[in-house]
Amino acid sequence: MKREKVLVAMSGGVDSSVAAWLLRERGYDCIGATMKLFHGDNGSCCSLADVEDARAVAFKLKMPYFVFNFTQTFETEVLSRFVSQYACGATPNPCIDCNRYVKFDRFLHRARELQQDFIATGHYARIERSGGRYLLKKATDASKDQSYVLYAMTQEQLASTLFPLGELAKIQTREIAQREGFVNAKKRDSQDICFAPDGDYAAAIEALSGSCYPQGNFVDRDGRVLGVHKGLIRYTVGQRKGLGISAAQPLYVLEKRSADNTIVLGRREELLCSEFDAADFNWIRYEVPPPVLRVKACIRYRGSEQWATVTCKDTVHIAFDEPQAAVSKGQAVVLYDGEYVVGGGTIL
RNA sequence: UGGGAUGUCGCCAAGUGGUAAGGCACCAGACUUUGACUCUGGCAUUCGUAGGUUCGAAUCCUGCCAUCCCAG
Repeated sequence: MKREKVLVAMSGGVDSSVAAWLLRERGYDCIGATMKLFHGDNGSCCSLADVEDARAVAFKLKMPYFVFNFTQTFETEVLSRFVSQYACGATPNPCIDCNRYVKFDRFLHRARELQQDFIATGHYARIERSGGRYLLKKATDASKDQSYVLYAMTQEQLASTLFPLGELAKIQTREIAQREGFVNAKKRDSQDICFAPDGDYAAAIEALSGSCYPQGNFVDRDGRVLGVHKGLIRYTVGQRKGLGISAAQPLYVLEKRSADNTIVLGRREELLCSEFDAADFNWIRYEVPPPVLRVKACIRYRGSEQWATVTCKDTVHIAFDEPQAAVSKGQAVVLYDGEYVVGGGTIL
């Protein structure tokens, strides 16, 4: 019987390395590949060191290994979106765009060109076939679940993707890497935006856009000036740290006003919001969503799910049972029905 | 220039003779493939300053300095 072929996305980290190992164990015919996403070597992914780690693991697993230069795609689909979203006062999630346009689009196309049957990544999530549809499901290890950042996957992408780590606990992943003697067994989990050295995303935006985002005023709800901010892009709704303003209560960013370059500050209670609209929705559970549905909604990565009533019209309207703090424009809202991702979209 | 008031951490602020609360801000760590939130820890050997009283003072006394208010 012909062995199925898989192109495994290997970042050089433990997760994708173990994913590759698992697939080989299961009898797949694997090729490993690292995506080079941006120039320079300062970020926290696809550096030369990462490429070497991935290459070492692929070699150990006797897999052919490639590096794909996706810098152009990453720039137009992730970096430019990231910059323009921030420029208009939103708070984008670049990881979601990267998954959507690079990992599960460009990378998948490359896999097809290479006559591969599937692609695989080290994400903690599960794909299940049910009722003629491919469903996205949370990982068994709830503490590592990454279904949130995968909500934009299409049926075609889900049909062609394998998540070997979906049933694994993170500890097991580490154990396998250790036991197999992978060079990255003890490598630290990635964090922060991969293309922003030291996590300084604002500096990255300025470097990418060549623009300067001017200072402006912090004001309260009544318009009284509270202080001076260092440029709109350096703040996000719900932010408390870094404002540098002393008050009786902690102050949070309530609103970013690009029109007059001011940032409205207020108390935590004032951040509460009980309903909002979302657009650019991707439905996984349904071909055509019902007009109204009761689900749990998650408005940030690793955030808590909250009961909500969702109404689908031109845009999708989400109304929480209980008001939630800091609903941020540009972030994703992902809807869950138990373990399953119903769909998701971008908060307006 | 008279009269009054006040000076405690970057900001606000407890403390009125017994050896510097707390909040905000800030810093560090944890958490985290986004931004955030959150959590934990740190943060005045010193109370405008110079003397004095006292076993002992931020707390009492005196001078000086600074700020604010009211008169003029």
